[in-house]
Amino acid sequence: MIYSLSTRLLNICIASLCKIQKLDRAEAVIIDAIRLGYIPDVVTYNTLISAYSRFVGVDEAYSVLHRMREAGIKPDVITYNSLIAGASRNCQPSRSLDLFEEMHHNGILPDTWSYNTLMHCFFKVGQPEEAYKIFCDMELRNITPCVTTYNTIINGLCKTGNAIKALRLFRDLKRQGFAPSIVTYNTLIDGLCKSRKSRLAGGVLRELGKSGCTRDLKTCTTVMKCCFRSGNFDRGFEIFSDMRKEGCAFDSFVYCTVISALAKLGKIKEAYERMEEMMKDGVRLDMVCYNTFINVYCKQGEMSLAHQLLNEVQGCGLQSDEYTHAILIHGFCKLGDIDSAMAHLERRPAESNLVASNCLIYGLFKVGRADFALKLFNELSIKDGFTYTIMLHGLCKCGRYLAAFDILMTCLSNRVKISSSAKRAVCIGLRESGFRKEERKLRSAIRLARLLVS
DNA sequence: ATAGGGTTAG
Repeated sequence: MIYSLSTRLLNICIASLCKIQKLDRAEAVIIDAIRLGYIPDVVTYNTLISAYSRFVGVDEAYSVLHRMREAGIKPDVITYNSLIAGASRNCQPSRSLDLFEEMHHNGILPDTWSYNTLMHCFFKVGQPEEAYKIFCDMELRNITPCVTTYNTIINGLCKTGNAIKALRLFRDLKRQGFAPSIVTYNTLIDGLCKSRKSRLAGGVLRELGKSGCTRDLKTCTTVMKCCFRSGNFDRGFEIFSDMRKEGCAFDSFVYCTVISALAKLGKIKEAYERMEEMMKDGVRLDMVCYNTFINVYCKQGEMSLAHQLLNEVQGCGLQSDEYTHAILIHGFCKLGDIDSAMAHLERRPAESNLVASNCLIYGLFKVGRADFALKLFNELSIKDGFTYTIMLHGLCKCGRYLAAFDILMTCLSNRVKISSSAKRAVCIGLRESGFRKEERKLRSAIRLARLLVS
């Protein structure tokens, strides 16, 4: 009784240290506690292993497993599930599978959680077939799937570009008596919105209203974001103010969604107000928040404020990411300060940041350095619809309509998505400079592409 | 111990 009480105390202490990410300290406490006669148990170590795998890395978490064994405590299914979750977070499916094997080897049977996590990992790295195999294995071994299992599959399908299949699965499951949770609805609505199936998403949203589930903050964020994405800004802001009326406590997701929308519309003053409000609410700022703020400053052309914030980020132990750099480079390009943009890009490999490269191409055209833009374009090993759209606009701007024509024809035959304004610019340019034959060819190619796509 | 929402380029 005394032992179990002290173990529980120890576990509470370890859990709080893990929560504030003082992991070295937590382990030191365990060692001291043992010396003082406390007896750690599997929960003590599982807490630590879970925290290491979440905040540090799987290797570090795995080394705790060794020390756990040395202390005479046997790992259980939760120990391994934490490690598998860590490997999954790092997109290491083979590592997850190894852990799965090792678990089997040690006589620990994987449970629903283990399988769910493993499936999630395969979806995350874009291997839905492998995830499906895991699901079959699960059935074979009589491990009963749960709501999370299906939510993982629905999410996985959405994230691998199969939102319609996800919806079909959802319908099938419901027919079989599956009770969706709010997570199921949120996942599906978000997936459909991102695949530009907002009408279907609206249908699922109405279905949620009729179900026994209650919508939550994530539902609202998802729907609001969906409105902004489809250009329905008024409706998006309306959802935000409705949430406020209902007395919702906003988190960083809500604020970042709204602030970005305001920044996109150039409503900088309102963006600042929301930023202030966010700070007043005491929302903890992560890298996404800082990126959102830096973007607001960049939109305003306040590059020194943007940089100041970047320095602040490094001061609080956060790591700037590819978003940060793309935002800053775009900021410089908008101002026509191509040198600063280049200098910034040089510190980061261009190949690994397609958005930044796209911005730079845009910036080069903007200052009239079309040949340099073409050189950069040709050097890119990966290009996307944005790259081509920016190129087309740039080439039209400096009157190189035939070059634009060639690129656009290639895009059409390769089904690369090009903005309609870029297509229009090329057609008009060709016509006005007398390239009638090319214009005709292009227009019929555009018509044909439209027919084939839909 | 697993699943869902937020940040960049035309």
